[in-house]
Amino acid sequence: MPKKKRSPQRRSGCPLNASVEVLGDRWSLLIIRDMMLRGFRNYKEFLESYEGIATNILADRLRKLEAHGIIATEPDPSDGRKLIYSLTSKGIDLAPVLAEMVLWAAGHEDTGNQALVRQIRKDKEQFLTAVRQRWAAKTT
Amino acid sequence: MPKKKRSPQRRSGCPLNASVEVLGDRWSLLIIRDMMLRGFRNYKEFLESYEGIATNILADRLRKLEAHGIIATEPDPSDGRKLIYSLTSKGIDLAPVLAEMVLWAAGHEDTGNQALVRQIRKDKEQFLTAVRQRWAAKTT
DNA sequence: CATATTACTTGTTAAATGCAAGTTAAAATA
DNA sequence: TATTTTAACTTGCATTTAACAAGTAATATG
Repeated sequence: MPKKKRSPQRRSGCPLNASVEVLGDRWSLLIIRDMMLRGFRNYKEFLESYEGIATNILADRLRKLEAHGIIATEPDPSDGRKLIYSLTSKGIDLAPVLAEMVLWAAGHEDTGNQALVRQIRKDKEQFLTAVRQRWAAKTT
Repeated sequence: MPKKKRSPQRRSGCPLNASVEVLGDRWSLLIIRDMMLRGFRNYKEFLESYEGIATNILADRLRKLEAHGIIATEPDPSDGRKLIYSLTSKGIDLAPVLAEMVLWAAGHEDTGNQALVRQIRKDKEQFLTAVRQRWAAKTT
């Protein structure tokens, strides 16, 4: 069962507010996207991602995401300089949120990556299953 | 058919990034929640909402949400001082995003409003239908 | 007419973000 | 083995955004 951390300085107990406090900034969800959909697993990959996050902001967001239990960190056994970042089950559970945000933007804003949009539209459940399986394969 | 505005200064064409650029801050989704779930329709109600938004930030977010076509503004015929804010169909289409964010936080964070969570869990589609109908009733 | 209400704006201060450069440890290369 | 590269950061500083407090203009109410 998932452990739920009590957060004393929450603005309110509303679950939407909790999500906003954890994810409501300009970078966190993009990092999660890169892990979930592109399989990124280390610092340099995130840094080079298209939107261009600054290195201090990336370090800060990775720290916060780990503190919230959304990602986990482990040393790379094949390279002592690298760390491997991975999504926890709490992080993988964000797949439906990402999926709905993608569908909303694809329907109302001018966006690209139609392949992804089509995949999600075709069958949402199947998309979620694919994400989970993809992740399970990587971590085993 | 919805009109899709071209945004020249987007960081990328990724639809998730588009959503993050429009909604990725600490207040926008809470304002939308207040309209969608609590039926708030004017400035003072938003201001008095539990999380305590500052008045200049509220004015700024309402302006931006309107510019993005998520909400609409009209004068209140019964009181010349008031404006009535309402969700557009683009705004109502955010219901699935909000629903998934509520479910995620309810499952992984320490939150309240279990009535809402139960309602969404019970039947997601029914929840969405209820939101849409509730809104249609108000605007007609 | 006096007071109150609504939807704001205008300072000012504090915090978050962005940019450039520097640091440390490990790995690859000459 | 000495030197160079690479990875994952940190540090310092400028800029942008958010928060807090106070004020204002246009109604409305008593």
